[in-house]
Amino acid sequence: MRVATFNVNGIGARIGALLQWLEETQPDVACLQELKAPQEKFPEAAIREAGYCPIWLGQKSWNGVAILARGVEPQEVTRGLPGDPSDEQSRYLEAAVNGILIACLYLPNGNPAPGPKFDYKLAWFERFHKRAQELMDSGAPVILCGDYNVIPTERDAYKPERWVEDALFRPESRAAYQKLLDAGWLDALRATHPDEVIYTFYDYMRDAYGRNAGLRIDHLLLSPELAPQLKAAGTDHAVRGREKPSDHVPTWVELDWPA
DNA sequence: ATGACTGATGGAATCAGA
Repeated sequence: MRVATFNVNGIGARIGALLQWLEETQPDVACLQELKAPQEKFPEAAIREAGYCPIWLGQKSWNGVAILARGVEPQEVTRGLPGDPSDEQSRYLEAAVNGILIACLYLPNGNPAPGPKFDYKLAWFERFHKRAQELMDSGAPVILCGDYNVIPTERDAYKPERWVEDALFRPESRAAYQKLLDAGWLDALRATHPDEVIYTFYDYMRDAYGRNAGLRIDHLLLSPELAPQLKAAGTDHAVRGREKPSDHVPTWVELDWPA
C-alpha cells in the first residue's frame, strides 16, 4: 500500500499536474495540502473520474486539505484539529482507509518569528501533539502526513545557516517536531535514507529547483504499530521540474499492507 | 535587508507562502 502527501499550492491551478501524477504513480492514498479553494470549488468530479474518492476541507484563498483514496471511500474520522473551536483555518483531516488511520495536516508556516503567527504555529503544534498521542494510544496503525513546515535538522536544508531565525527552523519548531519522534513516531523518509540529502520543497524564485536549493518539510510519520511494515519511502522529484509545478514535491511511503 | 516567483482575489494591487 502506498500513501503519499503532496502540497499542491492551489488545487485549481494544479488539477492537471495532480491528475497526471495520480495516473502515473497510483498511490492508494493521497493527502493534499494548500487547496486554496472554498469548499464548493473542489474539483470532485475530475478526481472521481480518475478513480479516487475524496474528502476535503476547503477555505477561501488559503489553506485547505484533502484525503483521496483509490477506489474506496475514505471513512472520515475528524474534521479540523481538535482543541480550539475558534480556530477557523482548514488545516487538518483524518480518515480511515483500508484499516489505517490517515491524518492529513498542513501545519502553520509561522513567519515572521517571533510574533502572533509564530505563536499560532506553536499552539497548533501543542494541539497536534495531544491528538497524535490519542491516536497512538488507540493502538491503531496511524500515518501522520503532510506539510509540517519544519526543517527537522541541518541536513534538511540546502543552507541551514540561512534559516536559523526562520519559523521553519527555529529551535522551538525543531523541538516540537522532535517531540513527536521522541514519543515513538517514525520519520519514514529519514528512517529509510539516513544520510541522504532529500528535499520536498523548492522555492519558485531564483531557480531553486535547478540549483537543488531545497528544504525537507513534508513528512510521513508512522505509529509504532505500522513502523515494522515500512518497505520504502521517497519523493517524486521530477514532478517539481514540469510545467506549472507546485513548489512542493510529492512524497510517499510504501507499506507491507494489503491495499 | 531586499528581491525574485506564484496563486487567489477581483478585476489592480495586495496578501501569503517558506
